[in-house]
Amino acid sequence: MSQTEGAEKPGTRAEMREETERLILDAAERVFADSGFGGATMQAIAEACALPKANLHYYFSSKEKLYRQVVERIFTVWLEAADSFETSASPEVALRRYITRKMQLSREYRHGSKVWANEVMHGAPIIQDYLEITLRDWTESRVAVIRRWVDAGDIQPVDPRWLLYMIWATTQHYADFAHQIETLNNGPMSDAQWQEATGTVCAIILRGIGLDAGDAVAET
Amino acid sequence: MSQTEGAEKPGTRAEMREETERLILDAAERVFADSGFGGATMQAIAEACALPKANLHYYFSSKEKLYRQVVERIFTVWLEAADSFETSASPEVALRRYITRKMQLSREYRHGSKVWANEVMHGAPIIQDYLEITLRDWTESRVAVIRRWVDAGDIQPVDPRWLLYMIWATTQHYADFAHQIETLNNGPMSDAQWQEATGTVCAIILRGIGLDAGDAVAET
DNA sequence: AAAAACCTTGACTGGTTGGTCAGGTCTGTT
DNA sequence: AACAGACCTGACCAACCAGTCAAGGTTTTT
Repeated sequence: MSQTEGAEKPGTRAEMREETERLILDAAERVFADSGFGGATMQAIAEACALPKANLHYYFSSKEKLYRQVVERIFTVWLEAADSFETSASPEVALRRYITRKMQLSREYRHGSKVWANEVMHGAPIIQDYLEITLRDWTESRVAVIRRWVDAGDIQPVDPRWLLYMIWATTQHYADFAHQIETLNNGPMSDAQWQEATGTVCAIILRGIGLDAGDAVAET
Repeated sequence: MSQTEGAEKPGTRAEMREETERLILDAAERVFADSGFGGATMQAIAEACALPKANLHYYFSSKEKLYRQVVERIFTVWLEAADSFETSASPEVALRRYITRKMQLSREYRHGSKVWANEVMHGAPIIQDYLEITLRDWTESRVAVIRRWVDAGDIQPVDPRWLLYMIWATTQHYADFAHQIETLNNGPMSDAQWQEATGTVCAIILRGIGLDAGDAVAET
């Protein structure tokens, strides 16, 4: 996300504000992921970004507002990432790319995924509107694509929704249950393990819907 | 779980105690699932089971003790349910049974699954010992079974762990993300939908590891 | 029937939390 | 240099929380 950030020059007023807001959001994301909305305290977030608590309230009027921004930010990343889904021609390539990208995101945005999972698990009290509008639209368009594949006989007949849920579940599991996986793994997953897991997920799902999984596990 | 419970007769002292404890545990499970550990309040749990707050502290000395019991109870159900895994001869039957059972549990113990997910997602601060001992042992024994299948050429070569994670993720998703699914579904899943989803999950995973998924989707 | 053990509960408390605010500092402009 | 507006923060507060407790009720035992 951040590309050039070695020695932070002062920058303009607006730039500094943005930077501070991002600093707070990053800290908040970590704390919310670790403790949930109710368990997280503004004090903890303040300490996580080495700012006085009152300062957070200067940038974000309330805990709930701050939380909402964190969730919104993640949601945006999710959606953008998932765009690679539609740009591909064949089901094989589209699905393989989508799954691979989602596995990447699980690794890179572990905290974000957790916050999202938390929010949805608790009934999406804060971002229900996102579920009902943005996510619904997005889902419907992907469902239509998959349905076309089914109708054309490209893949085995499945209700597209069960397939999508399966992809979401499997990939996000590696972020949301990272702690469990790491406990069973005696430590964080290595690069090779990530690659192997990604390959296995791709292979099982592709083969599972009647596509040739091939041996191209290492392909990106 | 409870088989004879129409008109509750007074029962013995111990029976009544047990019943009250279960009442509290059920309420706590719901509230913890809805709000997380930090977000849940003893007052809310008390209201959910129509008991004065002080009463909860008579049966469970602290909020954390109560929470631990809730998590332990779910964990036990998980493990017992998963026993059907080893008692079957062929991979097809074993996996189909296991997945089907796990889908059932996602439907019946939605709250429990959420509490477990929450706990693990936050780094298992309270039940880390369970992860490190009980779950690890259980997992290793199942991994051994799957590895034998692979070695015998019964299924495609996969690291058993990625397969297990995939099954856990996919099935538990229907409990943990029930709210999201129901939003996209415009309401709770029907019996037929549950059956279809279960069939699809079975089919994709079985076919995905090189087994004949057959048309036996409706079989139990 | 009386004693003992167990259960129930309203009222209370010490500590913590989200949020406020007045007064201060820094930065750019005139 | 003087002014304005954005930024920062220590100290504070009302609300709320987990947990306590003493007093009263109920059941079982003696």
